[in-house]
Amino acid sequence: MFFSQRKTQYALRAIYELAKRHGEGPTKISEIAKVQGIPTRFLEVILNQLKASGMVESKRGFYGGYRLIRQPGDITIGDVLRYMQKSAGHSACIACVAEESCPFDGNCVFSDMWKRVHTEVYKIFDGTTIEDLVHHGSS
Amino acid sequence: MFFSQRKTQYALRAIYELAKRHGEGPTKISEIAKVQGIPTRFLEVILNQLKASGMVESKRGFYGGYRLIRQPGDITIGDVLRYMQKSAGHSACIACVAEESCPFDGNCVFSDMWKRVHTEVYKIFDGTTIEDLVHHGSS
DNA sequence: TTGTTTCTTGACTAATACAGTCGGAAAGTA
DNA sequence: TACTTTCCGACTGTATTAGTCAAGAAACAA
Repeated sequence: MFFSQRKTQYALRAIYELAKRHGEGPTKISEIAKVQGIPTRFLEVILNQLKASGMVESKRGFYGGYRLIRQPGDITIGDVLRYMQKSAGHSACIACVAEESCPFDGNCVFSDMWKRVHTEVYKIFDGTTIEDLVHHGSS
Repeated sequence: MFFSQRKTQYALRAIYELAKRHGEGPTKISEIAKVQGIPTRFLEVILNQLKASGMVESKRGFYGGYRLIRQPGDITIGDVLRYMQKSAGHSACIACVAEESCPFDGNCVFSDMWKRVHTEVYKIFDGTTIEDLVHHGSS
């Protein structure tokens, strides 16, 4: 529905990790991977993909790594989820695989409820910034 | 997260179809399959599984089929989702695959938000009955 | 009784999406 | 130069899910 993919989960955690180090120099992929228990080669792929979102930038070489280019308080969970799900497919409705395959023919009885769920969920996701998470607890 | 499995989607639509015919005699699997565009053999499996939930009952023979044994107004979307997801695995958190694999060690920074999302979503699911859907539109 | 219709059951196969890997190239630092 | 890091695209493996099949049991009709 909204995520549940490893890739998205790792993306969230990686960005969280970058936010913790915001203001410092770039953080290496290997460092994030280690702290968050994410397979390094896989994280390479993910962070690289995130660059196009404008949330992070990278630098190669010895002092290279990744850093946030937006303020942690300006990046919401919703931003990250939306971006990661855009590449993956997301289901348009709870009862249909895709809009085109809806047997209810444009008058889907589930769609109202589905929209309400979507709205409520993104109200929370868009109302929570990465900074909120950083200031939440330890880890 | 909450579903997005075909099986669950089909289950919802099958139950909706039964609700539309509530009060009449049993409805055949093949009938539901046809109307809702669900593979017949697959729907057999799904409805059979639903029997154990106490929402539907079946009858064999010429005048056989399935029928609801609870009132449509008494069955919520949440009931169906919970039942179908129980057999499948559901992720415990947005950022972790499973509680045990949480790198935040019991102090997960995502978990508060995740719980709020879960609460809001099921508030809607549990507040919507199958009857609500039947009285919603045509199809 | 016999035949037909329908559900029942469990095992089976097929597809596919996703997680994760690998090798080597490019870029930055010293 | 030597070294470290990201970059890129192709690749593999695997687990899950979708969906099928065949034989059998119950219910009913004639």
